[in-house]
Amino acid sequence: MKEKATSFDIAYLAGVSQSTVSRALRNSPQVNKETRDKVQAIARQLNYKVDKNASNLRKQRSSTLALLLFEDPTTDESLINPFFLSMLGSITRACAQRGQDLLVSFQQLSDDWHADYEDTKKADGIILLGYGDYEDYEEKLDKLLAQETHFVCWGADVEGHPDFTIRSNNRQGGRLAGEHLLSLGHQHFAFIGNASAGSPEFNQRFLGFSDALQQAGIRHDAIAQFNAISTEQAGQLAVQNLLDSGKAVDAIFCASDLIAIGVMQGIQQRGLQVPDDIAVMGFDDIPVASYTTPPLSTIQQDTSLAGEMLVENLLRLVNNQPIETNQIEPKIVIRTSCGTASKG
Amino acid sequence: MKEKATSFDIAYLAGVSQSTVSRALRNSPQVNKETRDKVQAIARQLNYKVDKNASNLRKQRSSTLALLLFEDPTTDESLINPFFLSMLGSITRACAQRGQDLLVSFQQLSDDWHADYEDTKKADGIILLGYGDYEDYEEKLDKLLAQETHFVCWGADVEGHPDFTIRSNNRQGGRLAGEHLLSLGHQHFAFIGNASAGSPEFNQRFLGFSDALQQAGIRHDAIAQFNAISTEQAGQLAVQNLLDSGKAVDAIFCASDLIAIGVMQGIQQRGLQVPDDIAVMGFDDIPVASYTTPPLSTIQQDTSLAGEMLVENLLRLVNNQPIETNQIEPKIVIRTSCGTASKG
DNA sequence: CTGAAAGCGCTTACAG
DNA sequence: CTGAAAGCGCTTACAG
Repeated sequence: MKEKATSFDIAYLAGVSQSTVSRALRNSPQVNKETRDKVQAIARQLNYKVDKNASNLRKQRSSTLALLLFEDPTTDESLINPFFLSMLGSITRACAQRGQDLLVSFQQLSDDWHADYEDTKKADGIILLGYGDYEDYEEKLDKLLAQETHFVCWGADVEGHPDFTIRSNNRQGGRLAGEHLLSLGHQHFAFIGNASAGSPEFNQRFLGFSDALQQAGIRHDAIAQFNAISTEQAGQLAVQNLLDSGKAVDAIFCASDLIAIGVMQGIQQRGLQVPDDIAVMGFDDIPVASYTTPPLSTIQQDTSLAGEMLVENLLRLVNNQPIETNQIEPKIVIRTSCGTASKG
Repeated sequence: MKEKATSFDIAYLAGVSQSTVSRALRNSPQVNKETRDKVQAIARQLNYKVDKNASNLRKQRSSTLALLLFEDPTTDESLINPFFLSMLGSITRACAQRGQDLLVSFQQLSDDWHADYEDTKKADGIILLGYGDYEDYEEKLDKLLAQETHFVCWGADVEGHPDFTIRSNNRQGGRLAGEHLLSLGHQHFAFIGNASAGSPEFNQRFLGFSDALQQAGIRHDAIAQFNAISTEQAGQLAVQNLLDSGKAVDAIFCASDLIAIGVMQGIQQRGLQVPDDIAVMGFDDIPVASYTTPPLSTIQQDTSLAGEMLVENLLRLVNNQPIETNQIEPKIVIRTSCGTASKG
């Protein structure tokens, strides 16, 4: 096996033309079954593999998708958000199932992050994943749109956003959290996480949370809110501020599990108990969530479905087909961080 | 920007030949600076990007590396070992730094897992990552070797293994764990993790552990050993067996953090305390390790360095250069799961 | 320093 | 059902 075999080698051995080899290899129905079998047998024997560069060049298609993970530059670059990691797993699987290769790249928001994947013909489309500040990257999305790049983006359901955004029903997730906390008898609530236009996903979660509490007669401005990006450190800091503020709190809904983990640590450092003194609820259901002390009750985003949907929809875009669904429904996962029995 | 510009378009606009455009774009020193600047300016203006399929086809090089993550089929397929996830992060970064693209794929051991990446010219080389049973995939490695595929593999330092294996000094890591546990005054030791030829990495850790204990006069066969693959469940099960066995134990060294987490849970379920009743030590230092209760003391493998080394060495292989180093040194990370003060 | 030409290995009209 | 031919968009000897 010194030199790699080409379709011409097979043609020669099979006594047919190279065109026929090409057709036979792709199981074209217009080639005689006998010829086809013969060609395929020889190909197997030669351990022949189609040269993707050549076929992509000719077809002007790469059967490759690019995944761009961009992270908030403020986070420690060695630590990737576990939620995205799960996504990566499911995206990889979804691609494999559809015969697509997956090019992966991490980018800081500051970089020329669309990275020319489609321009260079390395990928047919791009999947964008990131928890950056929405306002920062909106402009980049517009640019991609202007360039007619095929892409989908995991993100928030902000208005004016076209089909390319796939997301959780964050507002509904927030509602679920609020209802659960309410059902457990908690009365004084806080939300920890950014709640601005720059973080529409977090904001939606906050709004949903507020929806639920409103049903119970709790006004939106009665909910203490402290900003935090999606890191443990930010959560820890925010809860310290909350505790220092002297506000009465017995239940905190955190915009992400990472925040929730920091919040629980912050609470425990003050000598308070979770959930006895303060209940803590997360969002995402990252793998760590079940290992914390106490195990974290949280709102699960089905990353497996999300990955499928991202890949599926991107492929539709690439093929000029309409997109069908672009939202997944969150589910509550009850562990013990919010308490179990009803409180007085 | 209807049609993508080609080098011919630029040539036309610049009034030079297409060959010159190609050279200018790659900063060839043999083209006049003026010409070069002019060509590059036009290229930028046209938002021109080299078609990778064409250039790869011509160069017979892809500037792409493939990462194959193969997992033990017995593990839950939705959960990827966090250690590998960290590796993935550092490999991605290392590739980006060297201008390489990264194709990612997860495979079950059962699949035709080398997946023809190099055969199809999609990648110049392959990085193999996995915690499968070594004996199962040894044959596949041999096949790759026979096909003269360029690849490196994160794995064990078993004898007869050529350069393509990059690994931690697992034995040294085991020693570190043993010395630490000894220094804390523990006396009755157990090792939880597979200790057979199929898991050479775990086995090396066990051996190193045993080395250290031997220094203190503890015989190898005085160490209780229970098998476990690298999952929480396996760890939990194994420690139950250990506890049921009635053997005296006050310190357990686990072959991986995942196992250690399960072990701590198993211990706590019996109403025993970590580290007061039994100290627990892990291996890997995955992100969760600092979140467990108590935070896990463990042996850290520098995934950042490991990723670098994997990429660097693969590139050397691709370019027929000799490999320099293929081992990283582990480091102990002391948290609280082994106790802090010396025991009576 | 620049250009004309060949060719990387395919796929796909076109013709039969 | 099959073949001859063109061409995808580059890079790189070769010649000047």
